[in-house]
Amino acid sequence: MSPPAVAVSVDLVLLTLRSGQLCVLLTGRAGADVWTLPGGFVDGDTDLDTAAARQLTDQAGVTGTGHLEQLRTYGGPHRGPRISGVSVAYLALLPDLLATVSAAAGRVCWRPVDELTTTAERVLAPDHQRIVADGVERARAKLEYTPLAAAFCEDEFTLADLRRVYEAAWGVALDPPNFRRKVLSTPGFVVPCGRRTSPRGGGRPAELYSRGAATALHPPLLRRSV
Amino acid sequence: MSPPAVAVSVDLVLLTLRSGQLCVLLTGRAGADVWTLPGGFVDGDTDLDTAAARQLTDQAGVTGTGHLEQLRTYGGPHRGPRISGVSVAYLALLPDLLATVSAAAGRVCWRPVDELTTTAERVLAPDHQRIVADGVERARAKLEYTPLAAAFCEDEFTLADLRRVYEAAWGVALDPPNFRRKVLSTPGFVVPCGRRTSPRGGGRPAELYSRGAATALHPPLLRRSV
DNA sequence: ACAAAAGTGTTGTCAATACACCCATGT
DNA sequence: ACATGGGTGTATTGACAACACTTTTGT
Repeated sequence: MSPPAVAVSVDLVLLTLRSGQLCVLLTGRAGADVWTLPGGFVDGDTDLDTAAARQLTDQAGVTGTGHLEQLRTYGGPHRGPRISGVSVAYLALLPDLLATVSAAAGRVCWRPVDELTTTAERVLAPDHQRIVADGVERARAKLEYTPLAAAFCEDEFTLADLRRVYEAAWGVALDPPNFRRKVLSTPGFVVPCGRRTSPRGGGRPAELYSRGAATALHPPLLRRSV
Repeated sequence: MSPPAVAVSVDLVLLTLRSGQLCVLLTGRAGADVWTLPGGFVDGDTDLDTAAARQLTDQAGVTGTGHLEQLRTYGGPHRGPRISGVSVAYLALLPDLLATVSAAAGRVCWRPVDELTTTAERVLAPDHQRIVADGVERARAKLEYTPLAAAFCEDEFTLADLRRVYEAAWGVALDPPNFRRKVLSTPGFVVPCGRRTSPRGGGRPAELYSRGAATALHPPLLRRSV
């Protein structure tokens, strides 16, 4: 008996920070009214991580570096009563710089994730809405115990930039001195560049840092509320 | 153009605690020399969680309650140069009681996970070995910030039982008084039954607890070493 | 030009808390 | 022998004050 043949797609949840808001990239097919996550079908002979990276450049038009990890796999007739198959979702965290790269094909737009989850307006198909929610929750959780917040920043960033990532993602205000102490006392989180920002709009120039080598934060940077 | 047809299987990493060691369930097909993870093919019309739960009872013979969650999806020609397809791995955490249930079909055995990862002997196919390693790592990590350690225990358990789960999974010794304080001060982790164990082999009878309603631990129970 | 004010980043202090380690007691 | 309760010193954290550096504003 041969195994059942299933259609497998890879879908991407691309998150970035735009003007202090966590945003997700949506693609709109020409003529259609509904927005979808970028993605496409894959065959069984390609590594999934490779396929996802390819979708990132082809479908979303992102070229530079960033974080990409598998999120979750959704199966069954989730996209509607007729359409079945398996969807392997990936989560990408990008700085705004990369996010501005134009898409290779079709229209794209960035939507604040709060809009999608709170509003009654249906911008996204229900299954894609759930995938986005899962991706956002994963990102929020991973900020606690990994240095992935730096993936939202440029290659060189200030501690205030990094702090604003946490504040936007968690929706809380963090004490700058305490945040600074915590980050600098966590080995491998950031490494100082030895330079400072050219002043942007007043205030003391901040020191510049780049991403460290750590893959996990010990101890973690816990959010107070659940 | 129609999407490529792919074979999709659901594979299970069943973990339990047997005599102080973290063990994984392997199945051996009759006649074959190699052990594999329990699993089977799925079609595109069934919810993956449902399919995994069915595999749990059919393939592994587990009937009672326990924890089951999706682990990760592996794609490409990972099982060998010829065999391709997508494998959706699930992670199950079970008490030893359920683990003793005989499999419905074929031979099964429990192997300590340390044996599989450290020994040079090849008990498992390389891809399945990686899936087990990922599952063990997920379990170890989740013990920190979720009450899932209780999933390894019976419905009623002592704090020493719970502590031994952490000690076996992490390979460290924990201070009983500190562990007790930490668990009891975490709301929703365990709820006291008001009874005590009948003394087993000397020593003061311990109080019995059952699983609480919490889904996450705040603050987490961190392991010291990385 | 100069001084004052406001904005931003950095350094320092202190109390509350959490934790590791150890001792004592009950069964 | 083991579970439980308590105590103490150290490390981490949260709240807040003080300082440093820059731009903007007012006279």
